[in-house]
Amino acid sequence: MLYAKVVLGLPLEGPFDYAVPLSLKDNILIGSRVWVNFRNKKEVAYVVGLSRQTRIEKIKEVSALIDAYPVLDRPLLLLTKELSEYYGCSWGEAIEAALPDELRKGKEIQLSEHSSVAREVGLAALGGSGLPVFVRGFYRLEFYLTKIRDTLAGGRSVIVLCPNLAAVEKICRAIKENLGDEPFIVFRKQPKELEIWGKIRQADCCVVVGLRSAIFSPVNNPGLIIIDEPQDQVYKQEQSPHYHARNICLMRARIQSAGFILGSHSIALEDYYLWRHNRLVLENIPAVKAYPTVKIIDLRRLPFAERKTRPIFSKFLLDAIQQVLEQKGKVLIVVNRLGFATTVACHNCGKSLQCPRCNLNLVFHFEDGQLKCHHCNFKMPVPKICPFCQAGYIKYFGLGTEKAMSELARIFPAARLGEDVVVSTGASSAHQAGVNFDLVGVLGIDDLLNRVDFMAAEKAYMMLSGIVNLTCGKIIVQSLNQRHHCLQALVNNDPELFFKTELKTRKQLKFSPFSHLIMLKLRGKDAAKVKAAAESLFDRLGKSKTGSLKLLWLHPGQPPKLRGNYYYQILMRATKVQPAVRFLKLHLKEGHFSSIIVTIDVDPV
DNA sequence: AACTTACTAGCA
DNA sequence: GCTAGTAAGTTC
Repeated sequence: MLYAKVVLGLPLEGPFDYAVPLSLKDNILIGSRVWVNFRNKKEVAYVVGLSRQTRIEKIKEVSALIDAYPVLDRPLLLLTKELSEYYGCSWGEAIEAALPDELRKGKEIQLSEHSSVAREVGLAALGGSGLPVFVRGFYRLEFYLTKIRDTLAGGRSVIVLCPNLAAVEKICRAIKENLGDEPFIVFRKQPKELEIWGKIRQADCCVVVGLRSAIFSPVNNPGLIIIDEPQDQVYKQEQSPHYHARNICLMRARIQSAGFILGSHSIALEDYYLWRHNRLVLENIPAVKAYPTVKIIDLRRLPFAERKTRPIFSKFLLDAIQQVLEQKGKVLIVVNRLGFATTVACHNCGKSLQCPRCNLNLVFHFEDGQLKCHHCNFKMPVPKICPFCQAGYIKYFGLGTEKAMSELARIFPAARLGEDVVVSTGASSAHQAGVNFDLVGVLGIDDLLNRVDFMAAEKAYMMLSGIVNLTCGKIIVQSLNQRHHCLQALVNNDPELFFKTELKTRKQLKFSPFSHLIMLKLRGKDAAKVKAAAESLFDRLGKSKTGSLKLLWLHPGQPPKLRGNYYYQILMRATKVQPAVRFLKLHLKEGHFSSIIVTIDVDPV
């Protein structure tokens, strides 16, 4: 008798054993999709093992085999297994994260036999060392193309991940024009998702270009994986399982002995750290243009008249804009996008108001006009006078693109908005408008720097480094934090300064890359119950032997209420993710609360 | 997650 | 003693 071990797309570990009927015994394979009767419901299940024996007494039979050939090959099964162990979901959930919607729902797909078994041997090492390669520079496309060409010549496939569709199209065009290959475009919920999936599965050797989910493409024998702008937050999946595509790239490259290339205008802190410890190779693509002049306008040292009215644009920036417009030049204004909350600071001394308990910046909430701490329940009304210097008025540091545009229209009525002057939220969206700006003005960078987020400075630095490529002229940044290492590194074109300073504080505070954060998210319909459950779980975790797991804090979700559910979060720190996740899974299985759902988010962004 | 079973507090 | 409501257990 043959038994199939299957997993389902539910938050259940399994695997569950089903007897294989004689009629299926020759065709059922590891990686096959089957229909099973699970708890009296017909469900799609994935075969992850076959065995001659079982411990289960009351066993059911596999109802039917869905496809003639397995939808998942061994490397993809391994990859999803590893994903589930790192991100704390079930194997089945990880498998479903890797498959198109229609396949998860049980739609049949015509497949033929695949030569992958034969190909899994004889892997040629690409790029020599086998280490990931970080390509730093604005003109890195050429580098990608060369590596893609080499990989295809060796008979192996390529996967390229981009943060958005514009970048996907750009790379596809370049591949078509330079290599003559027609890449497959992959992203979730596109009209022909399943059809394209099938074609990729059947292809001997191909190029796939797509968004986050493209890392799971069923390509045969991938020899190269490229992720462009890996620092972009879109690579982190917001819904469970909360995987980060960069990390999945790393896993897949290792499993399939493929080369791994990361590319961006500037290197992320984590990759810098890896490079410094010889775990990554850094490849610099020299800039063809000169580094722009960067000027920081210290908003605390403006002339008195200007300080009093506190306009969005400083006189200095306005003069510079005026000058460029007179010479028929192009101006870009970058305004950090703002949500509902904004920070509050003293206009005289520049200090932002902080929570007395957590020493974290307080955030202004429009709904009730109060300052709140996002890490505890502290809140207070906005003081009229600065509690630090007793002299300055407290100001709201919040402006959006719209406010900036209306101000520009008022001050420069003759300028054509969107042509002479472009207002944008960041480098990537400004990129479409062109690369040659004579002047870039950056507003609201303090909002980014003051974020309640240990990655705030890094995100700000990445954003600013992206802007550097958009101009050969001048960059003017208005800020209250002139001496911040992020801004000083930008002025002096000295990334090392930023990374060294940042790594020092990260090390002190034991943040990434020195440890990992793990967030437990509790949700439920009853606010009081969610709170009680979160507090009790926090207590219990605190009492148990948690090994390398350190409890940091407990606070309401952000936002605390979403779509009728109330949220609470528990933040923890761990040196090793897998053991911590294993411990948490075990712990959550025992004593959990009815009508409360707990999810694990590893490395939240 | 979804569903079944066991158990406890409130009530005539 | 009965039942509504919920805590706990199970899914091959």
